[in-house]
Amino acid sequence: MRPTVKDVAAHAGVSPKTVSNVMNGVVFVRPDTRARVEQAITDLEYVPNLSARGLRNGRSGVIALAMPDLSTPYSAEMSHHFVEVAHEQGWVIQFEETAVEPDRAWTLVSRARAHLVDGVILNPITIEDGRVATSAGLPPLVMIGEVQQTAVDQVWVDSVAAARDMTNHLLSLGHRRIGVVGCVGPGFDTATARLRLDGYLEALAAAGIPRDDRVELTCPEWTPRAAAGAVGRSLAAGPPPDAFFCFTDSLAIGTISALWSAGHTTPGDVAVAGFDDIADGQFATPPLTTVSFDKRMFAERTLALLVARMANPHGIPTRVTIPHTVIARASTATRTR
Amino acid sequence: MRPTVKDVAAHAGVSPKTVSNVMNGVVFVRPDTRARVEQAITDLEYVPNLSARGLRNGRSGVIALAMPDLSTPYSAEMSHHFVEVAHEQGWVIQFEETAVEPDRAWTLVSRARAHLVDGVILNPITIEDGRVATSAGLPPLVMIGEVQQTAVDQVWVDSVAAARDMTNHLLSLGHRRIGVVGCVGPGFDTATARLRLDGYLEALAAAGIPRDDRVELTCPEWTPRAAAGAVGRSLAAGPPPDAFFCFTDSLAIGTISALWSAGHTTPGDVAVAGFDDIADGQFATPPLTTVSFDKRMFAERTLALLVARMANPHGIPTRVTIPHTVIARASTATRTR
DNA sequence: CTAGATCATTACATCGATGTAATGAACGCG
DNA sequence: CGCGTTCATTACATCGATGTAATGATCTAG
Repeated sequence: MRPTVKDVAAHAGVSPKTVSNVMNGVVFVRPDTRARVEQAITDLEYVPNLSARGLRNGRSGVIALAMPDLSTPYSAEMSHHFVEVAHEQGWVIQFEETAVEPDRAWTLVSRARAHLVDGVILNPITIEDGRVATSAGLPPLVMIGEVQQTAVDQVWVDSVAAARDMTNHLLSLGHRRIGVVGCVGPGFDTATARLRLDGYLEALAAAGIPRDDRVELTCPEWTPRAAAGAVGRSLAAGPPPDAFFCFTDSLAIGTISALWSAGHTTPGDVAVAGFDDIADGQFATPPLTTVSFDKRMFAERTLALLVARMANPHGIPTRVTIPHTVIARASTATRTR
Repeated sequence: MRPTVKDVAAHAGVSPKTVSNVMNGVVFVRPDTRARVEQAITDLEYVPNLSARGLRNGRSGVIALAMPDLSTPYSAEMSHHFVEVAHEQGWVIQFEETAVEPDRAWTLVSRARAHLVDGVILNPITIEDGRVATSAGLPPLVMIGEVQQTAVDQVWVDSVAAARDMTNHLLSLGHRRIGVVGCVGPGFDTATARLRLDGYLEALAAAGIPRDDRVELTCPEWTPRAAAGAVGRSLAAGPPPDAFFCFTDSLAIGTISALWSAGHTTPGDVAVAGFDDIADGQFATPPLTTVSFDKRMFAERTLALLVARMANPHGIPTRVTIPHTVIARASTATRTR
């Protein structure tokens, strides 16, 4: 049987509460008593029962992280940083995926307290996921990514600005006919896709280039497979544009793959740029030009916001913007023809 | 304030225990009483407190998943399946990363019960991680991947056979000088790397090809970056072999990248094969030949083993082998020159 | 119409850690 | 030397759900 405070107390010749006092360090305990208790803890290999502690003080030390699909490189890298940063601060991350069922995000948040979690970090996909914020009685919650409303704490990268920057980068390399991959369409509608398209359109407008919706490719989901499908069909229908700005690196990988299959080289025939700066993008062939941001900082700021929210449930919601940069690699190059 | 069984009981005009009986369904409850209780639960939006339940019956419903590094595509895909399968069966997955600190795996397992987890799924990296099994008083534990000892339940893919199969595949395509990427070296020693090398050597021996350790490339870690570094140095030292068998797809991606940087084409100049069948491998340029296995099945079998272990802590340890297949894609092709 | 059996429901104790209020020991000062 | 104060330590109650044993209600049979 696993030892409890009681056993430790008996072993050290003190009361259970003194053991608790030693562990939590709020009340002063005489050095020799403290030493005896600590010795007993080591001797018995005592580990506190978090269920009991959680029941008593209403805290579990667990944070739920809800991502659409953990298997995508972007979610995986973000999750990695969340797990690390949380660990350093004594929190533990519990995982939930939201992409599988339409209402998963909603049920997760509303039932959060049942799952022993003190707070939730939610990466919404569909625009309607924003509604989670309208109901009262929520657990402490921080949303990451583009969210349409201001009732909840939020951490994001400025997608409009970043998409504008990337489009300008492609324009500066001499590309004129620039396609985008990952637009909203039937059955796929995300705030992120809309904002990135906005940024792209702003840059085109500023450069005096007319919009051409034949090169605005829709994808049912943000995966290499979907991008490869969309780009493949587009290539079958007509000549490729000078460049593709893909709304994520995963889409860019699928795009390069489709171009390669159709006999086009990158960046020679068609330049390709992504977004997110996933680790493998650097080792794609060719290495991906992308929008980068500090994912570690993203996780840190998010966790800080969540911890603040847990401490003060009624504080004013904050939006934190993480800075981004365009990283130029070999997948885009100066247009020579 | 959040409602408790007590509130529900009062609202339904019954005792707390009856509410509990309705929820757990072990004892018979009269239909009309049951209906009243269920109505009360809905009315009050009652959600049971898992801390209290966990304290009472010693179960939390949480399983810890310990992977070396969640940000790698392989870990991410595996984790995805674990989260999904667990969710379907009413379990929740809590994450831990073990690659960061040397002893993380060990402390995690020994302190598992403190973290409210009913069981642990551990993917050990270093060979010494096997020692976790030697100590008594462990939580229910299943190890995934290659483990050197038999005291613990285990799920794996037969790395020796798979590596032999892949090497034979490369031989059948006409390749003779076959390099491997991802071998153990100073500071990097995993059972997986050893077993895959064994399988490779067996196939070479069977084909009567002498071993050449100049093409056995060591990597400090299994990342594209490490592979690119190792392969880059190797290319600088001499002509490339006919093919590279990389011990993971991530290594293969780095290998292709390094070949590309050095001006070699794949599979034209050098064929490249991987292991794991990660999603992005299919969209690498060229698409990766790899060893594939059913990751969903892997997760299901692992969870089943863990659940059985939780029910019967003293049962005889089992080893489950998940079948594998070689998937031929464009990154390997018949040698013509 | 009542004793006895059946079965739904209840009161109470329990899981382990910790806040609260009370206890007791040690110390300083007149 | 004794009283008052400080401060470590203790006893007890509590968090919410649930197992146990007892209670009470309902029904059947004589």
